[in-house]
Amino acid sequence: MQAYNAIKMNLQNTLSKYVKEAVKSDFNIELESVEFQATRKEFTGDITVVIFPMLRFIKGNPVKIGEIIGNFLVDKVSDVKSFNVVKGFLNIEISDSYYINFFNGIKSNRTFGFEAPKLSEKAIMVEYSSPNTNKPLHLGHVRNNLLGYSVAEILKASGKKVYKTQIINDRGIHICKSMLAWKLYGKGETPQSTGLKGDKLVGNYYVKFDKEYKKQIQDLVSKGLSEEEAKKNAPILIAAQNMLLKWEAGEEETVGLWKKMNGWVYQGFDETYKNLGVDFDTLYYESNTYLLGKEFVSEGLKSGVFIKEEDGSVWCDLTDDGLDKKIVQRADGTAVYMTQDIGTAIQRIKDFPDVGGMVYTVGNEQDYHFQVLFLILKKLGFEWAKNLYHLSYGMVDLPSGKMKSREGTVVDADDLIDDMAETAEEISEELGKLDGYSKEEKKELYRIIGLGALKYYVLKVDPKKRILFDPKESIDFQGNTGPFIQYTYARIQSILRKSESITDELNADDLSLHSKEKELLKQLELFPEVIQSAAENHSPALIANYTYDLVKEFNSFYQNVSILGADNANEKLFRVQISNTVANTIKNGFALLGIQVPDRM
RNA sequence: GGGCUCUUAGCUCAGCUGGAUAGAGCACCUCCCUUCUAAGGAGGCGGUCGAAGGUUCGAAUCCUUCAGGGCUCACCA
Repeated sequence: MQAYNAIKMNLQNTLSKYVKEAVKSDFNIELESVEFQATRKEFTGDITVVIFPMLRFIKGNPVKIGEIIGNFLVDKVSDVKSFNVVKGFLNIEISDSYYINFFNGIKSNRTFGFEAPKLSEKAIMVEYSSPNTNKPLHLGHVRNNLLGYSVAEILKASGKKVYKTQIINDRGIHICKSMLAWKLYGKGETPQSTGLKGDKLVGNYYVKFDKEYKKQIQDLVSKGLSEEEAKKNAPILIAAQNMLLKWEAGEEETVGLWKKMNGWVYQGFDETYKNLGVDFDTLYYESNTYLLGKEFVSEGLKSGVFIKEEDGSVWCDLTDDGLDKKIVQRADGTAVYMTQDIGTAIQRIKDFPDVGGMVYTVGNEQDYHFQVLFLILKKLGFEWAKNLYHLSYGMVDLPSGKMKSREGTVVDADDLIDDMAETAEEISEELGKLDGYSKEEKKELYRIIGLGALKYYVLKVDPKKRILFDPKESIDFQGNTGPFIQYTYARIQSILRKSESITDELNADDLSLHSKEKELLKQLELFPEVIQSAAENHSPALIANYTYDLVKEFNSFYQNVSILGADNANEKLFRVQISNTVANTIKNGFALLGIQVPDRM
């Protein structure tokens, strides 16, 4: 990586320097900067200098100016082979030896593009998942988890130390609802007795509660109550509210049930996370952090950041910042969502003093909440508050509309993963290329492919855009998809199995680059920049689209250039080595998306 | 109503700090499996980049206004 950047930066810097020099000597003008861009494929050349911006300073014909600069560059820079000028574009052709040198610099570097962690820099904590403990994970969580995990990996690759974490929403009325329903109708059922995953079992009772609640509302309405009254007075709801009071009072039986049922849910979550391939370095529970939040509400009151109303509620006035007044503590002294989040943020920095910033992976319905949270933390005077980022993403909608977990109209994460593997199996069996694989090996492979399809599908789109997910049409395995890229990787592995050593030394003087090889090398050259850019923008989509472009480039190469049947041994070695490097880059790129690549498929 | 955000081919999406004739995939049509895996490749069809103004040598990209979709403005989380 370092080697690569040195070459690349040197070339661009060198060119920039000589362009400036050319302009100075011929026009006696000092240019501040030179604009470069990749040469479009329909023109010959590798890198293009845009002349137009110079016209502000230099009066004259852009073509002539381009020619003067071009001649100067050919003369002074050894890597510049030739040039041509089209309108205001100076297209520069770079020598093959530049590319071959570049390739020799990266071909044995298995982590090309990845930056080693810089010890001088502060760590980043990435939060994702934040589930409620009353229902299983669904498609919305899948997007959240994949995004958060991927961004964490990308940040790591860009040279940051990263902690992955989640906040578990383990308290509140919604938890009591499934607890109550289990108590009323559960007959002592457990995951063991039913064979259900713990989170599924608990989720069923959450749905059960809602059904019963609706029934009771109906009953009350038929007895003459208004709908509003009925909603407030349904016995089951009142029972749930009572349960919450008991929980907050620490009543033994309730807390015991809470612990038991949450335990079931955590086991279920762990299984789903494992299947999804995501992990965490540390966990936070809301039941543990809201008290610290309240502490800092008091601090904020002292320092004047917050104001107490007559009724005892505490507010933060953000109207000067163009926002509203926001409540941070209820009149009865209890914590609200904001209180907890303040506490959690502070707790994390206390626990991990090397953390200098945080990324919150949370849906875009909470954009405003995070705007407020970050501002409040700044007002409270925390240095790290300026390095907080809300990784906001769009909803995953179904054609039928929003997913509603209360009504059970969700795409369940576990089911989805299984379905994807099944589809992968169907397609794969049809193609029948896996003779000689054992049942277990095949099963694992279908899982990898199915997950690859799902993950790529979700990650290739810009996080902030909403996704419309049609379960019936499911996900494609052709075109711009995960399996397409995995397939290319598998094909390269096949080539490598059939070729001899790829570690031999190239005789570089003897090579001249095929245009397809050059395109591939150009694409490879971009990888480190793409990682940095993806890290800055918190966007796995950049990695996905880059990898796709690389694969398209390779497929075109593969189709047009004979690899194993090259003209001479040196040429063949070179092509095999390029293929190997492409495969490695695919693998590394996909690792950043949390997608595995199979050796055969 | 205020704030935020999205709108690019029939569908799903790319398009980096403004740059050359706006790109892929799916679908539809033509070709290419005796040759390294055809889940592939080559080509065709398909666009007033939501609309209108503005800035600029140059706008899908920046600014303004408007239209349509989404989210949000709770002593819910």
